Amino acid sequence: MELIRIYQCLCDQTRLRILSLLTKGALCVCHFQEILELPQAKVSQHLAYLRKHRMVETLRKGTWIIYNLPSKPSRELEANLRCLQDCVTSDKLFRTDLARLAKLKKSAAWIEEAVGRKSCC
Amino acid sequence: MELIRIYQCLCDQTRLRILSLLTKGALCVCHFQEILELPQAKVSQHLAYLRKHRMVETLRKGTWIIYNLPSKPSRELEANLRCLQDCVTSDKLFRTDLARLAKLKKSAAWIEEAVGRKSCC
DNA sequence: CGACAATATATGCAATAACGAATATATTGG
DNA sequence: CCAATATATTCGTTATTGCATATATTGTCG
Repeated sequence: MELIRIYQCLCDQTRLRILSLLTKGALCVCHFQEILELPQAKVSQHLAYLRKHRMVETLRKGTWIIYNLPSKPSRELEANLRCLQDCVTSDKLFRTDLARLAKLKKSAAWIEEAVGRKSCC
Repeated sequence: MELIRIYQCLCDQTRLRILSLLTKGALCVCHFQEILELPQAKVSQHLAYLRKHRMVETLRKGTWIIYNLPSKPSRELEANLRCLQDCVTSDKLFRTDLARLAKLKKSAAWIEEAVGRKSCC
């Protein structure tokens, strides 16, 4: 059942944080590492989980890999992502993540213009 | 985190079915057994899980126990239950459950008037 | 090609979850 | 008190998850 797969992806804190960030746009792995302050393997494992469950799509740009939400989300997924976006506002951890993301986006050249640059983060 | 607890409750098919039914109103255990066609222990175990995670409240009426959604749900819970109610419409299993529930409600005297009766189901 | 950077995967382990079968508890009616 | 009914809990098993550590893969640049 589609719905179960969605909730299974949502029921872990790290994955929730990742998905919350992705609702603001595409990100590459190093961004997650930087914002979440988690070990590389842990981030990568959860991204793999999300990929396996078709909750994210990937795109390679040279040596780094960009993650994004599905371009054609199911009705259920769309509804739940909207719900998630609404819910995360009440939790400090998510707010901190999003604040860090905003800062990152402002201070650094961003993905869209990053193609051709050497490093992502 | 409140949100995680919610999603952990939602990520199992049996629990989803139970919660979907509860969005239509209070039910007692035997109703779940009848509608879901699952073994007593399984239903009871999942109800215990939901209770432990404060996703349901219980009320004893004589020999049977009535389950309901929290009377004062958090913002997150409310949002997710609304989302769930929206999502279940696209799945056959949930629709069957809800149809059975409607039939049950029509054919039998119902909980509200059931106080004082001998049997619930 | 070789070194390096970014990312992914493998492995082992502890914790948790799901389930069926059996057993326990609580309430009611006689 | 006893039997019956409704529901909960316990136990043993198997599967899954989350994590850390270590290792592998892939692409870039010199």
